[in-house]
Amino acid sequence: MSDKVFRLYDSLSRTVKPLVTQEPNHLRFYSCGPTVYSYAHIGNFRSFITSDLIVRTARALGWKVTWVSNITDVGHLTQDDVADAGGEDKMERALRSKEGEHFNNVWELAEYYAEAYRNDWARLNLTEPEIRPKATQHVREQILATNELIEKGHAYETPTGVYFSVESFPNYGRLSGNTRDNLMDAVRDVVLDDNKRDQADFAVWKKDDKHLMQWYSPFGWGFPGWHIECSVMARAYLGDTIDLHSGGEDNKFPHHECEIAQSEALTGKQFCDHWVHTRFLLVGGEKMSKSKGNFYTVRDIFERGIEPLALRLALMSTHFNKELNFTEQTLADAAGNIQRMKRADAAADAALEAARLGPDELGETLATLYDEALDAMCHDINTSVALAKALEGAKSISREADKLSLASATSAKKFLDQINDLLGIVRGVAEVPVPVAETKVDEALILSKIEERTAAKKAKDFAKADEIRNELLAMGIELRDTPNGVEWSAKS
RNA sequence: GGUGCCGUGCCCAAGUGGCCUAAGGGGAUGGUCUGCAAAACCGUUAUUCGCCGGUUCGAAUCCGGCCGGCACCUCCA
Repeated sequence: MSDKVFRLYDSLSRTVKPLVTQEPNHLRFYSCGPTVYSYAHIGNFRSFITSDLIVRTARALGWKVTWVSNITDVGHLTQDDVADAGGEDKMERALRSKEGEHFNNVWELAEYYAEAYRNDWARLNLTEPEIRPKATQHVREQILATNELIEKGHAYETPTGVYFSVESFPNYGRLSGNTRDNLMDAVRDVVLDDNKRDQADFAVWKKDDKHLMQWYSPFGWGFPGWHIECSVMARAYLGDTIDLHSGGEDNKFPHHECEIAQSEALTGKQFCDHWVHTRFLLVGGEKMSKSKGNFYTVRDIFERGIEPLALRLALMSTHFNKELNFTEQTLADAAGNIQRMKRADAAADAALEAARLGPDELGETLATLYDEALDAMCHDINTSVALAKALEGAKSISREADKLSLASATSAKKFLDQINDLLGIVRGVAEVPVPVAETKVDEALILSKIEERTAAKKAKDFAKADEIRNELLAMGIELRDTPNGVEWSAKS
């Protein structure tokens, strides 16, 4: 068990403070997952990777972690804002869209995108949460919670649904600054709904017997509000009070603000004392949005033949509480760094096999570097420094690549294993098939050309050798003469 | 109206008042290797941290003011 202190920026107190757990060395952690109405985009995963890194750091400290990350498959509305839970359900809208035509019903659509999400998750090498609950699996608890809120005087029924009374919860607005009064002053137009006692009140249950996903409740047919699902699932798996809660910055309001209000109104206890919100990702200096045409799903990037770990590294290259401007350069830099890590790993493997005699010349240096990397992670998930340490270690391994003793190689391997556990940037998990970029190369032709060139080189006909090399280059094939023979790869 | 973030070399980016004459990556540029390349590896690359004041023995780091950029409270993590 490490005696290091794990410090994390908390958006509730707006300070960096130690992450304390109720039960020593056991972190109870809830992070908001996606609404599965489409493929996850790279911004979604930046936020998930923050959670992943927190979990990895906690485990590296020897903590036990119970991580719950939900999947929202009902109730997340297109205009789930302060004025009212308005708009339509995202799942329903998705079914009506062009992509939605592939599905027989909204349930199939949800399952398809949930599966795609888990697949992206694995490729990006995120650790698996202990529990991945779905909102639709917990509707009964949501109904019970709704009832309980009414009984306790925190919610009331109207002809359109059940609403949470913001006035009944004085702490409302503590997280986001959007107190009831501030909301009233908001510049945004407020949609008036005469059914609500107060325009700041938000929906806990929506009455709707036309909805594609509906359940029977004491309030008739309908479906649960978006916020109540997380209140209920966090409580079901982690108890009344949890240690840490995370999500994207847009979750802060209204989602998390409402979640706190509901949970604390239900239990009378503090819901969560430590909140982490990952800031948005910009693409080309602008907010990523479908309308601007700079919107990328994780799959879009993979389909270009980009190494998934490179995307992972690119997404974790900047602190979570700072916007990340995602560019081609970010991705290219990350890809280069992943190569460095992999080269060091390959060098260590080779040296392990060669089993050369000699002292361990790396052990001490690498142990220090790992310790510094872990320190960096404990200092508010400082990925930049942790990565720098990882690369420094990789460098010192690669530097001696061909001379590493068995003892050094063993130390090198240990370091790379530790770094991989902490940052997940050395080896991907089980090879998830990745779509190959459309190189469509004629391998036989290339090999014969290479052979031809090798013969020319042997005959010292370098002009011809160079000619063949240029010919291949024009085809997009790059050659490298290495001690182990000629290597080739598609030029990126 | 509310809530936050950021301005550090050509680019990305760390920096927890003194070990900062400021990590790390990219690029550029020398070199080793190579028939030449490529790749790899080894060097070099900010007396300076948006601007102006202040606190301090000492500030990129704290305080105040100014200038500039951005985000959330719409779709969206």
